[in-house]
Amino acid sequence: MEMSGTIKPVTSFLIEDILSSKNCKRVDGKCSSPRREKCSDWREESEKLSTHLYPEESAFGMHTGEHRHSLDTSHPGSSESSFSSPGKQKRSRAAFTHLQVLELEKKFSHQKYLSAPERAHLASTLRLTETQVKIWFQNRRYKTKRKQQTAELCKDAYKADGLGLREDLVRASLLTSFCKAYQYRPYLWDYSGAWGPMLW
DNA sequence: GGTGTCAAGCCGCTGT
DNA sequence: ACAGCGGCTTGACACC
Repeated sequence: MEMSGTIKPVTSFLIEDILSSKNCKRVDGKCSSPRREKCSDWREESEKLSTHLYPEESAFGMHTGEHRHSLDTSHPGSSESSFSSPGKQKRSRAAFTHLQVLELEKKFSHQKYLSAPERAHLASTLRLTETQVKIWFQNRRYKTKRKQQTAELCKDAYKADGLGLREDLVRASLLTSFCKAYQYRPYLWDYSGAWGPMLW
């Protein structure tokens, strides 16, 4: 369990070693956020990580074309950018590299839960902390569940809408709108609140 | 400025 | 006591 008040490592333990001091240069020139200040050229990082992951391969084969920096190149925030002052400290959100996410997704597609040794191995392979891997899987499971629930709800809504059930029509169309609007945030649907009686 | 995404925080619960 | 989980929520960020 994550203990309250504990400060999690927001950086990969070896990423700092990988990162160079030069500012990142984004292809479309949009990477200007303070969090990315120390972001190195993503190719450099990816190649180093790739070499670590695939020592038999000389280069990581995804370096062509446009790069979505926000997903591919960002790295977990540096310790300096996470919690610097003792009081109310600013939280930084680590952004995993494309390669890291790729490997995590690959693993997740095979197994939804990891044992401790498996997690440790994956963490060291991807140069993440075990906590980061654990949380990633946790969030990933929740995300999957959320999408499933949303899909089922929306399916029902569309069905009722399609059948033209008089008593369900208004409710269904409202629900359909909600499905579209809150596709990824079903928890915003307050069944018991003010909207509840109207929709349910 | 609004919105979507996602890592991380928080809390309660369960199993050992 | 501790670790891990689910179920949210928060905060940072990118994109429009």
